[in-house]
Amino acid sequence: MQDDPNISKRRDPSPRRVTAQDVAKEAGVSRSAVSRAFTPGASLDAEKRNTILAAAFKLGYRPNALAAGLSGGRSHLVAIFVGDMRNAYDSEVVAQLVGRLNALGKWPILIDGGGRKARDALLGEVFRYPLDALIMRAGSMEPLIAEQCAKLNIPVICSGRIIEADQVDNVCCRNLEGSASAARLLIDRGRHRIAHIRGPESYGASDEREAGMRKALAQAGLAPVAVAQGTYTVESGYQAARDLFGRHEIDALHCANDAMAIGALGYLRECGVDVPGAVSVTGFDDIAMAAWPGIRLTTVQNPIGAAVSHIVDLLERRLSDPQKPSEVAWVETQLVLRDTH
Amino acid sequence: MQDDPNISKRRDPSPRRVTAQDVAKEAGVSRSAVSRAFTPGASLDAEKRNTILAAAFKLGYRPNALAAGLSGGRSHLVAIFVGDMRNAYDSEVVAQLVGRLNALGKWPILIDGGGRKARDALLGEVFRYPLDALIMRAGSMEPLIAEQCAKLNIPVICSGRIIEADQVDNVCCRNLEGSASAARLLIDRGRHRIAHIRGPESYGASDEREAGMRKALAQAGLAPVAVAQGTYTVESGYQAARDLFGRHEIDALHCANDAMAIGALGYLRECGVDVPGAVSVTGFDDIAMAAWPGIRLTTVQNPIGAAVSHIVDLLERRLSDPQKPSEVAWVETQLVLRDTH
DNA sequence: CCGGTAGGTGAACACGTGTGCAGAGCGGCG
DNA sequence: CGCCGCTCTGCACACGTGTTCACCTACCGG
Repeated sequence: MQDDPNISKRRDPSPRRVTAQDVAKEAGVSRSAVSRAFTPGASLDAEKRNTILAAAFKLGYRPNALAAGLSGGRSHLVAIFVGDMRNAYDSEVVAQLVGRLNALGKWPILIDGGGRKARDALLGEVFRYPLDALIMRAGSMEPLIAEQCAKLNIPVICSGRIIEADQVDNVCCRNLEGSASAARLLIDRGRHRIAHIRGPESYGASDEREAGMRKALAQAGLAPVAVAQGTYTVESGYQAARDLFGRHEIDALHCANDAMAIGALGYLRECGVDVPGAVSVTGFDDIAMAAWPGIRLTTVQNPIGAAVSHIVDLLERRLSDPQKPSEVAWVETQLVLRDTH
Repeated sequence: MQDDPNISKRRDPSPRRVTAQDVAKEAGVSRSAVSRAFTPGASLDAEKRNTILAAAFKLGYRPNALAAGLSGGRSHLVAIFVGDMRNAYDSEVVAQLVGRLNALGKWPILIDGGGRKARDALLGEVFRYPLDALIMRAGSMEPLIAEQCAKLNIPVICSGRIIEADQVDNVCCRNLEGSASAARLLIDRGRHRIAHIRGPESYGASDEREAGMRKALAQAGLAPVAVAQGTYTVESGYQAARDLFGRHEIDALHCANDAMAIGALGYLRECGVDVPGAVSVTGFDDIAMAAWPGIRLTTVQNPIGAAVSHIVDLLERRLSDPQKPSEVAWVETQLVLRDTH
């Protein structure tokens, strides 16, 4: 009587994962039957299925998703590439996106593009996984990545910048119109000496938001008193406000995002400037902090829920029909009136 | 002469991914050679390796990580389970963790435990992937999950709550000492009517932070004037402050996290209360917003960088020695003095 | 010149799953 | 009874990789 090889393996320091074969042996059926027991549409005797499921539960078996994804099926892995996770807006998008993808049975692999140098290497590595799709939160991202995805046959959904290419769908916010509506609000409040803090040049949204503001001013026969440039961070908004108010007479300030507006607001409060009595301040995005007591920023809502819904919708449609033509889903903005205008 | 089956496949609506076999044919070598060309230690003629790499680049080939992970090797997938991504502290932890894991060649799969009902189902599904590890940001998470991981032989690294089990390492903050130091600061400033906003009961940290505060007060012969309960959100801090200050005479308020402190601060400023002249406010965590101009919250730093470093360190050590005994890495707090004490 | 060694190379296998295919059993109908 | 069709089931293959094993060549020392 020989030793059962299973026993010796049981003593292995790193025990194998339970496989369908193990369940088959436990339940006294073929391995195929086990596979079918976990496949909804398969034809299998009901009683046998119950026996198998019981054995599987007892052993703690779960079908190996890697092996399943290997042959034919999808991997259900979706990469989310985000420019900078420290950005509050991007962070909220990711938070919502993760929840929605989870509910859809997709598993988001997160990649932080913060360190620019490692970016290409990172993507090269993650492309070793057969991803169902890549979701790009693209501020300053080059279309080169989309090109690489096309070569690998990975659909791309891009938000924050429009990339025109096959298998690339886009979600984009009405930056120009949104910014214009904020500027018109300031003009309606009787402001005439309006300044702007814009974002860095590498972001397409920066240009659009500045253009929208200039357009609305021009329609009222005005021009911005001054335009400073920030980096979409609170600190940069603080600095830019100090520069602007030190050198110009200003009665209203429109910022390209909420973070910079909050920074500017902080500076003005430190100086004892009455907001909105003496100076109006508006932002863009409507991040969660804009509604906080003590801030209550009047801003242009760039609705995250809508953007995420569009992304998920485009993803589903693209997966069900990989050959469908590219689309651009627009996200409409809306003024949110709080206490700073 | 028959049709080349490859040509008909080329016309397939969803073209296959490029495989090592394709590269082998292109370079005129065996498939094994291709595999070796991508394996650092393998013995392969240098010239041949170059030929293969060139062919691989031309075809856009990347080794399929799923197939590689299937046989023996690690999958390099790490799940991050986070209680609630909308929480600013958790969100910052995730942001830093993602960057560190990426640099390590690990790919974080994010799971948002926000919706409590779907939680178990979610985990059941993600465990179909042979994860290298599970990182749990556990506020109110049951140890049941760790048990499940043990069954599947997946190491767990838990932060925010200590779980004693094999293959589970913990990272934990000195909640009691940190909270006590904040309370002592308030006492040193001459405050005697001190209140507290604590977190929900399901979080272990809530109890520890309240206990630390009570202990420091007791050592000075004091007791809290009142203790309210919030949910770690800004809004709940605002509400709790309104309740407390409506019913009690209070000259200092210590909150179990920064978000609630910011909410309370907002309420006090709305009421025109002088902070820190009439009332001192302290928080816990030192999230990014605590340093924002216009907030400048005095708080107990719960250093995210240190926690993340511990997590990554424990992960690496656990992977290199799966049998090593469990550990608890402690994160030390530090008072950050700003403008609200 | 011969044996030994070292390094290069291809065939074959393992990994764990889903599924096509063919066969088996069985009930219904002519 | 014979045939058809339906459901259930097991075998075998495909998926793409890393790795082991045996084999071959070239080189070097004796």
